[in-house]
Amino acid sequence: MRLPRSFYLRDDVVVIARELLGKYIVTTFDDRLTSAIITETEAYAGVFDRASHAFGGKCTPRTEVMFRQGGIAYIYLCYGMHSLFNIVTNKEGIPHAVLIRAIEPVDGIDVMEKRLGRNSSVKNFTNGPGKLAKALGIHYRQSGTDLCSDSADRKESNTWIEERESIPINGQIRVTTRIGVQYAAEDALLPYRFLLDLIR
DNA sequence: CGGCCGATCCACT
DNA sequence: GTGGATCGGCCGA
Repeated sequence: MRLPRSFYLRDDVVVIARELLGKYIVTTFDDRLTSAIITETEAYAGVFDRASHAFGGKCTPRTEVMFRQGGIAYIYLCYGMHSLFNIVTNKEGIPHAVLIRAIEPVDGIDVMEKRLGRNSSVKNFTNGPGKLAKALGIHYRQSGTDLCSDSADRKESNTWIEERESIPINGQIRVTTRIGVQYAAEDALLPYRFLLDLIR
Protein backbone atom coordinates (compact mmCIF):
# COMPACT_ATOMS: atom_id res chain seq x y z
CA MET A 1 0.00 0.00 0.00
CA ARG A 2 1.57 3.24 -1.17
CA LEU A 3 1.34 5.90 1.53
CA PRO A 4 -1.24 8.56 0.64
CA ARG A 5 -0.65 12.30 0.57
CA SER A 6 -2.49 12.64 3.89
CA PHE A 7 0.34 10.79 5.65
CA TYR A 8 2.79 13.53 4.70
CA LEU A 9 0.52 16.54 5.16
CA ARG A 10 0.32 16.19 8.94
CA ASP A 11 1.82 18.84 11.20
CA ASP A 12 4.35 16.94 13.31
CA VAL A 13 7.45 16.13 11.26
CA VAL A 14 9.04 14.40 14.27
CA VAL A 15 6.14 11.94 14.50
CA ILE A 16 6.31 11.35 10.75
CA ALA A 17 10.06 10.69 10.92
CA ARG A 18 9.46 8.06 13.58
CA GLU A 19 6.57 6.49 11.67
CA LEU A 20 8.65 6.20 8.50
CA LEU A 21 10.81 3.59 10.24
CA GLY A 22 9.83 0.15 8.99
CA LYS A 23 8.15 1.52 5.86
CA TYR A 24 9.48 0.54 2.44
CA ILE A 25 11.08 2.94 0.00
CA VAL A 26 10.62 1.78 -3.58
CA THR A 27 12.12 3.06 -6.85
CA THR A 28 11.77 1.91 -10.46
CA PHE A 29 14.68 3.54 -12.25
CA ASP A 30 16.47 1.73 -15.12
CA ASP A 31 13.38 -0.49 -15.52
CA ARG A 32 14.35 -2.27 -12.35
CA LEU A 33 12.43 -2.21 -9.10
CA THR A 34 14.45 -1.75 -5.94
CA SER A 35 12.98 -1.63 -2.45
CA ALA A 36 14.28 -1.40 1.08
CA ILE A 37 13.11 -1.01 4.66
CA ILE A 38 13.74 2.43 6.15
CA THR A 39 15.83 1.95 9.30
CA GLU A 40 17.08 5.44 10.14
CA THR A 41 15.50 8.89 9.77
CA GLU A 42 16.01 12.46 10.92
CA ALA A 43 13.40 15.20 11.25
CA TYR A 44 14.15 18.74 10.06
CA ALA A 45 11.59 21.13 11.44
CA GLY A 46 11.61 24.07 9.07
CA VAL A 47 12.11 27.78 9.72
CA PHE A 48 12.65 27.46 13.50
CA ASP A 49 15.20 24.64 13.22
CA ARG A 50 18.77 25.90 12.88
CA ALA A 51 19.81 22.59 11.33
CA SER A 52 17.31 22.93 8.48
CA HIS A 53 18.25 24.34 5.08
CA ALA A 54 15.05 26.35 5.42
CA PHE A 55 16.01 27.93 8.76
CA GLY A 56 14.80 31.50 9.03
CA GLY A 57 12.61 31.01 5.98
CA LYS A 58 15.56 30.71 3.62
CA CYS A 59 14.02 29.93 0.24
CA THR A 60 16.40 29.53 -2.72
CA PRO A 61 16.11 27.64 -6.01
CA ARG A 62 17.42 24.60 -4.13
CA THR A 63 15.37 24.79 -0.92
CA GLU A 64 12.19 26.00 -2.59
CA VAL A 65 11.12 22.36 -2.97
CA MET A 66 10.76 22.07 0.81
CA PHE A 67 8.17 24.83 0.81
CA ARG A 68 5.85 22.86 -1.44
CA GLN A 69 3.08 20.50 -0.38
CA GLY A 70 4.18 17.40 1.55
CA GLY A 71 4.68 14.06 -0.18
CA ILE A 72 7.47 15.03 -2.57
CA ALA A 73 11.22 14.40 -2.51
CA TYR A 74 13.79 17.06 -1.55
CA ILE A 75 17.15 15.81 -2.82
CA TYR A 76 20.33 17.83 -2.65
CA LEU A 77 24.01 17.41 -3.32
CA CYS A 78 26.31 17.09 -0.34
CA TYR A 79 30.11 17.36 -0.37
CA GLY A 80 29.98 17.73 -4.12
CA MET A 81 29.26 14.05 -4.71
CA HIS A 82 26.42 12.61 -2.64
CA SER A 83 22.70 12.94 -3.35
CA LEU A 84 20.80 13.00 -0.04
CA PHE A 85 17.15 11.96 -0.09
CA ASN A 86 14.58 13.78 2.03
CA ILE A 87 10.80 13.58 2.17
CA VAL A 88 8.94 16.88 2.34
CA THR A 89 6.10 17.01 4.88
CA ASN A 90 3.38 19.41 6.03
CA LYS A 91 1.28 21.84 4.02
CA GLU A 92 2.51 24.16 1.30
CA GLY A 93 4.51 26.99 2.85
CA ILE A 94 5.84 24.96 5.80
CA PRO A 95 9.27 23.56 4.85
CA HIS A 96 9.47 20.41 6.97
CA ALA A 97 11.47 17.39 5.78
CA VAL A 98 12.68 13.95 6.86
CA LEU A 99 16.15 12.77 5.85
CA ILE A 100 16.48 9.04 5.19
CA ARG A 101 19.82 7.93 6.62
CA ALA A 102 19.80 4.11 6.35
CA ILE A 103 17.87 1.30 4.68
CA GLU A 104 17.84 -2.50 4.64
CA PRO A 105 17.66 -3.79 1.03
CA VAL A 106 14.77 -6.10 0.09
CA ASP A 107 14.11 -6.20 -3.69
CA GLY A 108 16.59 -5.68 -6.54
CA ILE A 109 19.65 -6.25 -4.41
CA ASP A 110 21.64 -7.21 -7.51
CA VAL A 111 20.90 -3.80 -9.04
CA MET A 112 21.99 -2.07 -5.85
CA GLU A 113 25.24 -4.02 -5.87
CA LYS A 114 25.89 -2.91 -9.43
CA ARG A 115 25.17 0.72 -8.58
CA LEU A 116 27.40 0.69 -5.52
CA GLY A 117 30.09 -1.48 -7.06
CA ARG A 118 30.26 -3.83 -4.06
CA ASN A 119 28.72 -6.98 -2.68
CA SER A 120 25.68 -6.71 -0.43
CA SER A 121 27.23 -9.06 2.10
CA VAL A 122 29.61 -6.35 3.26
CA LYS A 123 28.76 -4.70 6.51
CA ASN A 124 27.06 -1.32 6.19
CA PHE A 125 26.04 -2.02 2.56
CA THR A 126 23.35 0.67 2.51
CA ASN A 127 23.78 2.66 5.70
CA GLY A 128 24.50 6.34 5.20
CA PRO A 129 22.37 8.77 3.20
CA GLY A 130 24.73 9.05 0.24
CA LYS A 131 25.08 5.33 -0.30
CA LEU A 132 21.41 4.50 0.00
CA ALA A 133 20.43 7.12 -2.58
CA LYS A 134 23.01 5.72 -4.96
CA ALA A 135 21.79 2.16 -4.34
CA LEU A 136 18.23 3.20 -5.19
CA GLY A 137 19.28 5.09 -8.32
CA ILE A 138 18.26 8.43 -6.78
CA HIS A 139 19.94 11.62 -8.05
CA TYR A 140 19.59 15.22 -6.95
CA ARG A 141 18.20 16.11 -10.40
CA GLN A 142 15.05 14.31 -9.24
CA SER A 143 14.41 16.79 -6.42
CA GLY A 144 10.73 17.71 -6.43
CA THR A 145 9.57 14.26 -7.58
CA ASP A 146 6.10 13.41 -6.30
CA LEU A 147 5.91 10.32 -4.07
CA CYS A 148 2.13 10.02 -4.19
CA SER A 149 1.05 9.99 -7.84
CA ASP A 150 0.03 6.57 -9.15
CA SER A 151 -1.08 4.94 -12.38
CA ALA A 152 -4.33 6.90 -12.27
CA ASP A 153 -2.29 10.05 -12.81
CA ARG A 154 -0.78 11.07 -16.11
CA LYS A 155 2.69 10.32 -14.89
CA GLU A 156 3.26 7.66 -12.27
CA SER A 157 6.11 8.50 -9.92
CA ASN A 158 9.16 6.27 -9.94
CA THR A 159 9.81 6.75 -6.22
CA TRP A 160 7.40 6.17 -3.37
CA ILE A 161 6.97 4.91 0.20
CA GLU A 162 4.75 1.97 0.98
CA GLU A 163 3.58 -0.07 3.93
CA ARG A 164 3.83 -3.87 3.92
CA GLU A 165 3.41 -6.59 6.50
CA SER A 166 4.83 -5.89 9.95
CA ILE A 167 8.59 -6.19 10.36
CA PRO A 168 10.41 -8.17 13.08
CA ILE A 169 11.97 -5.55 15.33
CA ASN A 170 14.80 -5.93 17.79
CA GLY A 171 13.92 -3.99 20.93
CA GLN A 172 12.71 -0.40 20.91
CA ILE A 173 13.20 2.44 18.46
CA ARG A 174 16.34 4.34 19.47
CA VAL A 175 16.28 8.12 19.59
CA THR A 176 19.40 10.32 19.42
CA THR A 177 20.54 13.72 18.26
CA ARG A 178 21.14 14.35 14.58
CA ILE A 179 24.39 13.74 12.72
CA GLY A 180 26.63 16.49 11.42
CA VAL A 181 24.63 19.47 12.65
CA GLN A 182 26.94 20.84 15.33
CA TYR A 183 26.64 24.27 13.67
CA ALA A 184 22.97 24.30 14.71
CA ALA A 185 23.75 25.40 18.29
CA GLU A 186 21.05 24.32 20.77
CA ASP A 187 19.03 22.68 17.99
CA ALA A 188 21.84 20.15 17.57
CA LEU A 189 20.66 18.69 20.89
CA LEU A 190 17.11 17.92 19.74
CA PRO A 191 16.17 14.20 19.80
CA TYR A 192 15.21 14.12 16.14
CA ARG A 193 17.06 11.01 14.91
CA PHE A 194 15.31 7.63 14.93
CA LEU A 195 16.86 4.19 14.45
CA LEU A 196 15.32 0.77 13.99
CA ASP A 197 17.14 -2.48 14.74
CA LEU A 198 15.88 -5.26 12.49
CA ILE A 199 16.15 -8.90 13.48
CA ARG A 200 18.30 -10.55 10.86
C1' DC B 1 32.21 36.70 -9.71
C1' DG B 2 35.45 34.49 -6.21
C1' DG B 3 35.89 31.63 -2.49
C1' DC B 4 34.42 28.84 1.14
C1' DC B 5 32.46 24.66 2.68
C1' DG B 6 28.85 21.02 3.40
C1' DA B 7 22.85 16.66 6.97
C1' DT B 8 29.57 11.97 3.20
C1' DC B 9 32.27 7.98 2.07
C1' DC B 10 36.22 5.28 1.44
C1' DA B 11 40.98 3.96 1.31
C1' DC B 12 44.69 3.80 3.86
C1' DT B 13 47.40 3.81 8.09
C1' DG C 1 41.83 8.26 12.99
C1' DT C 2 42.64 10.94 8.98
C1' DG C 3 42.68 13.09 4.59
C1' DG C 4 41.35 13.17 -0.30
C1' DA C 5 37.73 13.16 -3.63
C1' DT C 6 34.87 16.64 -5.98
C1' DC C 7 31.23 20.54 -6.99
C1' DG C 8 26.90 23.19 -6.44
C1' DG C 9 24.91 26.55 -3.38
C1' DC C 10 25.35 30.58 -1.11
C1' DC C 11 27.24 34.84 0.50
C1' DG C 12 29.62 38.97 0.26
C1' DA C 13 31.87 42.26 -2.75
